[in-house]
Amino acid sequence: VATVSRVLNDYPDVSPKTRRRVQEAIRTEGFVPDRTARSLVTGRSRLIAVVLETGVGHPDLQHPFFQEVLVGLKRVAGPSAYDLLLFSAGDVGGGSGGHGYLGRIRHHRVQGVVLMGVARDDPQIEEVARSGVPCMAVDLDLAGGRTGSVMSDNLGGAALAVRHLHALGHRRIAHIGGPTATMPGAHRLMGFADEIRRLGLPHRPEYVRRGDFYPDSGHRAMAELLDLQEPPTAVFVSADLMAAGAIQALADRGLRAPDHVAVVGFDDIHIAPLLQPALTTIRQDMPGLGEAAARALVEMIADPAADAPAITLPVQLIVRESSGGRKKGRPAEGRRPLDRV
Amino acid sequence: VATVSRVLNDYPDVSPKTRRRVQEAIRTEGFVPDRTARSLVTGRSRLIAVVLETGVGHPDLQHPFFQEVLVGLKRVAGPSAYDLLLFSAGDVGGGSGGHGYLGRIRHHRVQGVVLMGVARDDPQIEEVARSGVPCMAVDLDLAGGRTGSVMSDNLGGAALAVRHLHALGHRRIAHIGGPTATMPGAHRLMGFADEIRRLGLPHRPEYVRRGDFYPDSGHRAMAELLDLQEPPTAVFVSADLMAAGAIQALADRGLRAPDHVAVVGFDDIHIAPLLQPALTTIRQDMPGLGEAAARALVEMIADPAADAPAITLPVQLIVRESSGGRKKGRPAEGRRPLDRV
DNA sequence: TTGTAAGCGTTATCAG
DNA sequence: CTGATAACGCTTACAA
Repeated sequence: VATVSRVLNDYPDVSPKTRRRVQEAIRTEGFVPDRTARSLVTGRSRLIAVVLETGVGHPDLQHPFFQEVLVGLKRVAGPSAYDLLLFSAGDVGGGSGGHGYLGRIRHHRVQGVVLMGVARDDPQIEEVARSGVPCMAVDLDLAGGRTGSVMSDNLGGAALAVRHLHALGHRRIAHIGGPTATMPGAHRLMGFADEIRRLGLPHRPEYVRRGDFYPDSGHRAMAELLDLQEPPTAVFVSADLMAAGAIQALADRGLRAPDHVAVVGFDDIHIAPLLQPALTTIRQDMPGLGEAAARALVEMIADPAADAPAITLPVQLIVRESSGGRKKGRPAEGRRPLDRV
Repeated sequence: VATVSRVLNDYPDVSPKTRRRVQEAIRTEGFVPDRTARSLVTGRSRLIAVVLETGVGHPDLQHPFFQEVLVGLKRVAGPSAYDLLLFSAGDVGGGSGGHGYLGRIRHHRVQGVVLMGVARDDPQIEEVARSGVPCMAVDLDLAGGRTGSVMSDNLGGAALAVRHLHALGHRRIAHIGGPTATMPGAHRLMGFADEIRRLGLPHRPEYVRRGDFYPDSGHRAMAELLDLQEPPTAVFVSADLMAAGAIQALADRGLRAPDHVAVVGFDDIHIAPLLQPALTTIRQDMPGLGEAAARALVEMIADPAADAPAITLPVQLIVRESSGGRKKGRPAEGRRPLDRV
């Protein structure tokens, strides 16, 4: 039994002959080592937990962003021999262990944690971040010895969007933002405001609206902007989904982007090029965020001395039709190739 | 130690006084029971595995459908005290246990498995389906003692779409389908063909195109249809994402749904009402599929005698603009409320 | 190079 | 009702 273990773990001190015999036996018997027993003795579970609130009021997994990040996580975790443990909502009393996130993390002997779609001041999350278990927060500026973060260059992206609109001649530029309680919401607003100032444009509070990253809020916000005495000629919207809602609000009044109001989104979700008009947006590398988070975790797990990185990924302006920055009718370009998946 | 275990598992044979003392100690010590040790002895892991190929050639998690199903799974698994184990791609040698899916299932002592986005003739999947571990396949007609399935009424949905178009006066109705190797692809095509026949319309092979459920293929297929000598006046598209591509193909030629070609999709993904024109579609209850699968698994796990159900969920025609079945300009209706999440 | 034996943290089976 | 004690299937000294 000890020898089998040695073969399984590729220890050197096994004679080639025995090794073969053991491997043969494993094959014919269809033996599968039991992770449960193994991790009981080693303390390692090869599990990375993904904490992601899904539920009423937190429809986060619903947002394409999280889905894409998950793809990236999976892509890196697998080859590193980790599996992903998706925690169901934290509030559920019956949840595994009947505890909060930290309890469940210990319960499963989780070795690394990805935090997303959660509030940064949630006491449960703070507890996890301080627990000493390697953590990577996505779009959340948690920090600490073993807690790092990944996010896109939201400030830079917002500036990019504003400069693009400014370069096209717009001077009345508005912003539809996300919740300022979230990092992306706050940073994109900040980037917008900074760039407006830098360009010497007046600060107009009525040009700043707040949504929730989902379509309906974009629709509402755009309607409010259109109702202003002096509506903006361009809008930087903090998420493509909200931009889609905003464009719909225009259509409701018989208006159209970019002819009446130029629109720039953020994310570059898959359907962005399929909207009418095709959406100009700031592309962030969503799977890349997931990959970076997973890589950082794998590294932190391997090296207990490694401290947690704070990673910022670059973004990119993708010019399509909704901003008026490109002529209509070359729809093939700017469409993301499918095999990118 | 035995008494603590009894308290933890709510055994009756503990004096109230001792019980309180133990609970108090658990609290002050911050004790968390170790699942690993527990499942070593009980054989139960409280883990449901989700097998979902994500990778080049299988960009499935990428499709909104799977994301929504996952939401449903999470919603039911959590309260039943199960956590979800997301398997990373199967081909990876380094994966947990270094084995195929079944190996990893045993490795983690997984108690139930959700199969989706996989090929039904994948030998690995067949192995899992025959293993005796409770399985539920989503959109896959696997069956067997412990293997059941959930899917939407794809046949009925397709018929619904065709009847809707027929009722609007269309006689030249085409179909852009998904891969016939997939259950939804095959059934929606079948439903289409059957209904065409039932209505006494001629069978025109050139009116049946095949895509891959993603936008580009819809775009290509629509372009081909438009190039026909006698193009169709209406198209039933097997997925909203493809329908979005198809609508784009129309726009490329200065055409528009429903004026030139009426379009009906399938799925009712979140952005369906935000497309221009808002997409008429067959709504399937995607989170509902996940919930049903999870519920079935929980039940099968609890009762070893229970056999696996084959569940079909109803679908619903959602009339918006792209089919011409409704007047434009009432955009508020047909939009899915956000709190449905 | 191989086998033996002591845990890992639970639950389940016994006596007390 | 409660406390020992033997598994559970593995890894890891330590002996042989």
